[in-house]
Amino acid sequence: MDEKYFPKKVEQKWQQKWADSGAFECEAEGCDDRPKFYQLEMLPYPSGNLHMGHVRNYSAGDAMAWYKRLKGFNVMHPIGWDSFGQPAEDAAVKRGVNPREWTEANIDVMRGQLQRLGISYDWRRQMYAHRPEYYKFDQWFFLKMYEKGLAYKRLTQVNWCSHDQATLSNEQASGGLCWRCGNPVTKKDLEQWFFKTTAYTDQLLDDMAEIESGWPANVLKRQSDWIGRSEGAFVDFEVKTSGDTLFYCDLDGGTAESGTVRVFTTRIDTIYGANAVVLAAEHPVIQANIDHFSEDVASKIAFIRAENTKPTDHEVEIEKDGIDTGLRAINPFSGEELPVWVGNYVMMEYGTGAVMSVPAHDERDFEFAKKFELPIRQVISEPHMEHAHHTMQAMALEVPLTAYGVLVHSDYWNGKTSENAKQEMAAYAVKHGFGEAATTYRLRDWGVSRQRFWGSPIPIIYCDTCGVVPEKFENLPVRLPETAPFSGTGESPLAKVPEFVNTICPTCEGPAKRETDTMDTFVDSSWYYFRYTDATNEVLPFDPEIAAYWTPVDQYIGGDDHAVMHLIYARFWTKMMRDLGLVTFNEPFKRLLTQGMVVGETFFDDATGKKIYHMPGDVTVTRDGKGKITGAVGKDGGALKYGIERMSKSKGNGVDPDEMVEIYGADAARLFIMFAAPIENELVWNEAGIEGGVRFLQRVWRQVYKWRTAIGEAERTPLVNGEGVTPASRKLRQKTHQTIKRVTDSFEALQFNTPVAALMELSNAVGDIGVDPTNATESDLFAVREALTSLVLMLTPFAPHTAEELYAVIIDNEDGIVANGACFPEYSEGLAKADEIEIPVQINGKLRSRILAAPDTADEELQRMAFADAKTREFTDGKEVVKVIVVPNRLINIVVKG
RNA sequence: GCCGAGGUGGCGAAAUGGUAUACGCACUAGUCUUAGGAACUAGCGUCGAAAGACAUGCGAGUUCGAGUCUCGCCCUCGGCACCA
Repeated sequence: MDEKYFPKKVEQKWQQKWADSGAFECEAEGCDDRPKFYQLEMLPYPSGNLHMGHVRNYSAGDAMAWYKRLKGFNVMHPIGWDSFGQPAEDAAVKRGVNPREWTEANIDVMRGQLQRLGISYDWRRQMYAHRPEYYKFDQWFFLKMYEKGLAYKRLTQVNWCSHDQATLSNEQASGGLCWRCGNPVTKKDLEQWFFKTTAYTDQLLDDMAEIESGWPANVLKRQSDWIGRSEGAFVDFEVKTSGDTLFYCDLDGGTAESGTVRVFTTRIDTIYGANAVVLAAEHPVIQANIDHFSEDVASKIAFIRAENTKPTDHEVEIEKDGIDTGLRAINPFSGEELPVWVGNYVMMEYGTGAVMSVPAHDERDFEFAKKFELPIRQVISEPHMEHAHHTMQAMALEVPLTAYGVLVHSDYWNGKTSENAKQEMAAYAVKHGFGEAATTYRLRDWGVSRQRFWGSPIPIIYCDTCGVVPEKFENLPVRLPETAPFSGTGESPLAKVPEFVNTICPTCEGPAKRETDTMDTFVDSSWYYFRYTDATNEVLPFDPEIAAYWTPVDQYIGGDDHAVMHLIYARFWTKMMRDLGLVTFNEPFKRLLTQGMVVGETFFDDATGKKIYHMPGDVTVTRDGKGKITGAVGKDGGALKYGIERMSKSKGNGVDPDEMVEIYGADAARLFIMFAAPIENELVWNEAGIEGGVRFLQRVWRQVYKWRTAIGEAERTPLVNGEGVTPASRKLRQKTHQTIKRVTDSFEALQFNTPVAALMELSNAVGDIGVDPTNATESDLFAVREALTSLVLMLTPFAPHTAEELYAVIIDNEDGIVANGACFPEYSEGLAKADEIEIPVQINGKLRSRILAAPDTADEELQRMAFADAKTREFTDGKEVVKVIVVPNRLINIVVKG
């Protein structure tokens, strides 16, 4: 053993040993009775380099994997590559490189980085999204879904990012900005393939109950908001002109011969307060009658439609706008004739694209009515105001009353509660044929077509004779050609590769053309974690029997930014696979941990509307007393804006993990990133702190070095109570066992910062023992040996290389922890218990003194001791003791008066 | 605007309703050393000579006792954004 800690040497040695022995390779078959544990982290996109966010994610995952391994689980801990996607294609467009070569090279770099970090992966299980062996099964699933009617094609307006030249899903275009480049999204008409996620909406929502205990509440909340189930009713309003001709409107297949407009409402109980029916500008009724409208109306509709295709700027609230079309609708409950408006606040994509406007009880309708001076009629009353409302028309509402209440001015329904009225009125509508109870969702089907080269080809063939024909299973994979002309324009580059496009129809064997769009890359990440279980299967995505052993995933760890998209798709995919008979459960991830971002300071100039980042080295920064930035000036002397943003190379605030490993070692970097903050917090990277990590490892190293010989020769069985047990050794053993308990509890609670602190305390306690190897008694040596062995073993999840080396030294056996099958230490409740507890004495709730007592001392005895304490007496003498509260083993509070 | 999370030393942070500030960083003084950006020792919330007082965003409340529970504000961060 070297006297000094040389991280690089230790890390290389153990990485080699692990690789040689296949230390982290796991099997489902033939293994013992150990329980399985599937530890999964979100797979990286191979962009070229790891960033500190990856280091945080994979360090946490590895800590968990090691902990479970040492706890006797058969652990599977895999990694793979989300290697299809835009950056590879961008590189091809901009720099003429081959996306495949670019991707493979990046993977090599990043794999090397992960190996230098020493993450304990079973490397044999790697999956690569861009390799035919993997994407073959993206296509396999596509065909299976096509068979089941879960994959279909339709003409649609897609979100289009003109910067990335790509189609985006609604999720990816959330907020009107491209999720990848942040540029505004526009609309474009295209034929697109969809997966029918909506076939599973209720399950996606209801099965959350199964994972409620293992997932962060905010993630579930965001998913259910995203799915957006809302229960209400459809109500059909008959529509006519201001004259008496009914307009014909072809809705939902067009069997309706009468002109009706179906609205969706969650508040059918407010229908007597409707003052108008408001339609989206894109509504079919508007479309059907577009030629009949006056010029004013037509131009307003055209204007609103044009506005709707513009990207939304969420900073600015859009002003309500609309116009009375001249059409009239009949309220089926009251028979009242209402104007039909077009309103810019009604969205065609949600519900039916039509609403009944009830200004008294809806904020948007209220605002709309105020602006256009439409009547506002209150039909819901607070229960205690009911009587008053029966006798007067309440026109003077200052704010809409959106809460439930009691119906007023609603004929037959007066006096009913909102809850009852909702049910009864929906039933009434059914009975009279003008409506029904209904549930609508915000979630829509998943558009998977991308006009891209670097993705999995959609296995569909277009034949002039047979139409749309799926490729045969035996012809999979539909291989991507080596390369394609990358123009960076909207059409898929595959369309310009004749040998790809031109093919033979699987049905009639006549000439046919292939679909040239590729699949969204979220397809790959929806099922990769099943592929790990059986990574080389050539026939099926995976063998259901093998997957049945490993899945569901026991612990998933990844960025909180995937809370909605990836995690909903993966859940959808699992349910789809269940229905294909591949798996038997509903939910793929039993427990989910979302880590916070690693962020750093950025400096930029956004005068041009786009942020131009400056490297921190080129920026002169001024700070206040608290270290907060007060100003920043660039190289050219111009003032810069500053912020704290997610670390990345392009923003100039990235820290290179390789550099960290080179300077401090992988173990120190990993230990520190776990210690610095709770895993779910955002972490502002601070370089200075990592030295504390190294110092700690050095300290432990020196302690083992110092004691190695003495404890190697020490007695291995503890001295029994009393005889020869020194107080120092007793105290150290106590600390050791308390620490084991703390660390174990922390891991079970998925806390990674507090156990590191506990280990530091234990190391400090070893340093404080007060004896050295020359004068230590047998009892001391036993305690030190136990403390150091436990410390080193518990350090393994954070600093595995150092732990292996130190453990090998302690047990004097070169094989170390894994090879010897060492286990996580177990604590003894009895040893963890203190001999003597310091019990605070409070007088009127204020701390005044402390007394020492044996654990579990009787209340009366503790009271007696407290009153015997001189310091306590100072505060109690001459005063009336009103009450004494004794909390066993914790505290005494004496309440006095006067 | 709505929903959610959170405000504790100079900083990252810790605390089953029971000794607030563990652990680390930074800082200060000292020891050792040719040297120290190493190691070790001591100190480190504020005020105060001390006793002690005051301190967990602000204000109330419950309790013998509140960082923790309740109510009302303020601020920060995140999500959603006309979802009928």
